[in-house]
Amino acid sequence: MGVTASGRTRVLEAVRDAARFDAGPLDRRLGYWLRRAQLAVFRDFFATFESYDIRPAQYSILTVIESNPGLKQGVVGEALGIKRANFVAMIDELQGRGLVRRAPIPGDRRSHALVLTAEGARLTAELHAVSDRHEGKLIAAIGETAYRDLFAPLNALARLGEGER
Amino acid sequence: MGVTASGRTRVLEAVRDAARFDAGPLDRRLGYWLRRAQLAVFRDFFATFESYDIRPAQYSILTVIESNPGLKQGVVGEALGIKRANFVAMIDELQGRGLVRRAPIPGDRRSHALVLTAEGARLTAELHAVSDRHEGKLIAAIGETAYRDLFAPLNALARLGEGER
DNA sequence: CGACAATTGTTATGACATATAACAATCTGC
DNA sequence: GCAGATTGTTATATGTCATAACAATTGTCG
Repeated sequence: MGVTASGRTRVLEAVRDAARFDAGPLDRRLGYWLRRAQLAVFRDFFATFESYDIRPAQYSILTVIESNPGLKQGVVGEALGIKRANFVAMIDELQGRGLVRRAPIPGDRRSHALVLTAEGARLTAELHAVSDRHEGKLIAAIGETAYRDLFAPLNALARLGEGER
Repeated sequence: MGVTASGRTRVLEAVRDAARFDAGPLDRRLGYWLRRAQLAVFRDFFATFESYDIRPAQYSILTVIESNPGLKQGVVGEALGIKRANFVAMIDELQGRGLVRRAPIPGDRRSHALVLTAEGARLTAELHAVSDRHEGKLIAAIGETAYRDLFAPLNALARLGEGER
């Protein structure tokens, strides 16, 4: 417990030049930097999409429905890692804004098939362009090579706990 | 309304093999994969630290204080990107658990210097070992090379909006 | 010195995201 | 036809992030 012995002096030293900061073991903790990077990227997302009132999750939902029209609500949610209980309100809002429609599925009256409305399809196409601008800022920040090489490891990390299900 | 014209057929097709799923443009959206990866990594963090009742933010706070004893409360929070309003309750809890102490700073009765208690120092050392196990699982998932190469770009991304302050 | 501005910690509050439990309607398998 | 699974839904709790306002204290400057 060397800390206790020299505690007082070390405190005073640190207070004196509080400007200096040592991340310590933290700068080799992947989760920490993933979190910091994700927050910063989302902040840029919000800034870029400001005039559209679209959050990241909403953009991802619209994109998945666009690429997979008619998927059951639960499947879309699961694909995005969103619990179905939380997914309901999200679809409610997109439907309320006239972007998404819950269509009946012949043969299963429990489920809903999600499809984009005409307006939803138009907006989603526009959002892709906006998203490209956002992505461009990320590339500018880290370089094309690093950008390209990020996807594979992030993908692998995202599948971490997949065995346990 | 081109969507309406072919809408019905496409819906039925998609419903038929709902198992298939196309991420579409989403798999080239860095923010999406950052988020997914971060959530999965945090889930593993929670699993690994289960018996300690320690969240990622708490571990980061303890680590920063350990590496920089005596830093003012606001400085520690800012270093971790935590707004000082939100930081208060976090320190309250760590203090309540006897891990952190708010020490007076001579010459400034507004500020508090944060230091680990003996118990806090002991626990933090133990947490580093646990964190190493956690980190080992991440390395196992993506390989040492990819792991090592992740830090630089994540660091750069985390500094994205830094010019605007 | 004394008014005024800036800093620091704090409280209160709101918007979101995430998680679980319980329920009704519906479907499936036997 | 009945028991159990599936699907969407509601309700609820917790955690994270953000902003505004305030009191105490400190710094600035005429």
